[in-house]
Amino acid sequence: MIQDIAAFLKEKDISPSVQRVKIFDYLYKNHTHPTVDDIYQALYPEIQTLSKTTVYNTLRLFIDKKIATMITIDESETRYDADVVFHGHFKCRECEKIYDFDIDRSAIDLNTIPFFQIEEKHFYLKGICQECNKKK
Amino acid sequence: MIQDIAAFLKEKDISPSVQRVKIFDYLYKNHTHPTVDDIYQALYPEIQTLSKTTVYNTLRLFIDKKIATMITIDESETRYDADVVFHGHFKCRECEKIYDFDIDRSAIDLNTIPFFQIEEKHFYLKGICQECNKKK
DNA sequence: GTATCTGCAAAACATTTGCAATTCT
DNA sequence: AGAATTGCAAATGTTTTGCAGATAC
Repeated sequence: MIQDIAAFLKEKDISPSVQRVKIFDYLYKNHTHPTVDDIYQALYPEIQTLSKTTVYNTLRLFIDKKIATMITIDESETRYDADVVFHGHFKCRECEKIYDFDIDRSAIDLNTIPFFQIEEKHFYLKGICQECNKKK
Repeated sequence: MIQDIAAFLKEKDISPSVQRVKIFDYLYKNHTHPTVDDIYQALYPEIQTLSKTTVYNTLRLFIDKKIATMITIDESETRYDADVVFHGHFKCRECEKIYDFDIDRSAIDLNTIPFFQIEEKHFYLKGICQECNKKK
């Protein structure tokens, strides 16, 4: 649990500008896997001068510094996550929400995949979530 | 192993136009996870009147009919695969190639993920492949 | 001859780039 | 002042859409 976001960014060699702190704060506290536009819309009321370019720049920086990851579960828009520990994502095709779920480390045995140096792992599911299933 | 692609498409309720047969043939025989542009470039010499719109339309149809899947491992371009049996993908960040690998059905236990009706599963890895690793 | 399928041209988006203005130290 | 950061405007690239012409049954 990160207490002081500005201090956390400094530790990671990122100078904590207002924009960067607010963007990381938003990502870290809302586990909604937002798009660039989601982040922009959410923060615009607070930072009226914010531009999407800055959101793009900042997210790229976070990914470089390994404090955020890209989620390519969507074809059209990239989504972002401040949770860098490997976990699965489930996207409901009805409500479009993306849920997280834990993956038991023993459940995926990567030793059966030889010859590669693995740097990233992504596991995505798509379907209908329990809530949407009930409604029908 | 599909022998007659036109007949296969008919079985799936797809009228086998020249374009559709060639696009499926290409996808089925080249396991390269091509982009729309890859497919277009590959088939243009054979079908000089081909348009990218047709490639887009056709791939959407194949996905509807569940004879192809979308691979969203890339942020910028969507890739396609005629292999609809669940398997993993590995993308090398050096040579950009995408490799397939089998996943032992017992290696991923989806019973530990409750409450969802799962329709699609995707497992992607990124890193450096053996070939590129050797070169350095 | 009517449905379907194709493909051009334009539109619609998401993302990147160049650069000038702003901010921070 | 000097370096880093921000943000506007334009460019780029992928995908979608509208529609007219071509093709198939």
